[in-house]
Amino acid sequence: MAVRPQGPARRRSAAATRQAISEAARDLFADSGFDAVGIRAIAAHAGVDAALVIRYFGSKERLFLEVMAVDLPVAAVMDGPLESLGQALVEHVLDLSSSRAGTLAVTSLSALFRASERAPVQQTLREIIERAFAVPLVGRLRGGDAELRAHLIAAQIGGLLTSLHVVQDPVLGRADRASLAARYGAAIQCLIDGED
Amino acid sequence: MAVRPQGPARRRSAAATRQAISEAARDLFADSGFDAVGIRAIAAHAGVDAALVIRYFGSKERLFLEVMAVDLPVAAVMDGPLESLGQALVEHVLDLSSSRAGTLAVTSLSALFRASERAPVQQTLREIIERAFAVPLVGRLRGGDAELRAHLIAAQIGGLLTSLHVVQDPVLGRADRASLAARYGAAIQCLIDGED
DNA sequence: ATACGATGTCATCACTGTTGACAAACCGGT
DNA sequence: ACCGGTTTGTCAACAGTGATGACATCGTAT
Repeated sequence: MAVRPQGPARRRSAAATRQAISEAARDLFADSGFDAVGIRAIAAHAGVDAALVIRYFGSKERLFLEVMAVDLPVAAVMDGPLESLGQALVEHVLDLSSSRAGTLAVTSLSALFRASERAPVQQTLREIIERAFAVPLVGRLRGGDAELRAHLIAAQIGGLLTSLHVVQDPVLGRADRASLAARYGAAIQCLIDGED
Repeated sequence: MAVRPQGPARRRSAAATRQAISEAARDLFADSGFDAVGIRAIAAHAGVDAALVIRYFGSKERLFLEVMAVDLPVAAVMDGPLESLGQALVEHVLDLSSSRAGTLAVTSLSALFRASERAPVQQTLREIIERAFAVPLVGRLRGGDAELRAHLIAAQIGGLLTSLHVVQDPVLGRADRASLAARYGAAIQCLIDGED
């Protein structure tokens, strides 16, 4: 977590400082959450005055939203074959932590989740669910209540994500990837298949 | 949300003030979460000096833990017949909000979830999962991976609870109780039945 | 060269959780 | 009834927070 080198005189570029703040905030928020990170810490890691953080982003909350609003990268697996989507989805979610982009998405989602007493954060989470689950699924699901089932699948994946990364359930942490994907994937498959 | 009447002279009873602080904290934390409630607000609602809050509970975090650590009241339904446990569990969870104790449990759990960047809060959540799901279920589930399946059921119920009360998914909010219980209950039933 | 807008710095505000020093009330022993 | 000690309550203060506004400095267009 490098601190921006601060020469004797300051170079001036709005875009550069904005980006420096953005990157520092992304790292710190993902590591420690919204409340544990102060704007002075963000400013220090960006090599910038604390007042600039507010000037460029309006408030700490808006900075948080702008920096943590990422999509859950599941679009690829959502287009796969329906009959094995449950297990594929769980495997994909389990593998998120092994890529850099996936880890960022997971930590961002955890941070968003924990900050969700704020209405704008709730709204952001709902939009993520809509884009990642409802949009790709409602057209594909056969049978009734497609929209409800898509959102229930989102709830179920959300439960897995929070158990793994928010609560950090040790039983889930110890379980091997195959059993986890088979068990939880079968449960999700129930919602995909519908059979009403 | 009544404020404790403060007479001209104060009567002295450690137990009474402790309880007043406890009740004020429970109400405020459940309403607004950990970070949004200050100890001065708690103290004011309890009719007490802010320093006493720290004196009696050590810190705001310990007060939060002591006050919000409630069990999810699902023991009764956990003893019901296994073959319809999935749906019964969902129905029970959906009905929580209609009882005073259930509402308190749900709001407390939400507050715990959102405060779960703190290690002691994580630990509390894990204990709640253990008592509410793992203990009653592992002995009853037939087939392999009983412990893993019990914790996955906990994850799934957690997903429903957070979608309903933390993210406040409007699709789930609009859905009628019967379809919700049927759909999500069937998915949980997959984990209960096992069939490996 | 001067003026202006963009960028950076600083002091300050009200608020937070927490602490320690002090005051007031109660209770037991003489 | 008085005293001493313990319990209970009060207050001021500290370092830290997010946020604001006044001021300084830079780059550049005229």
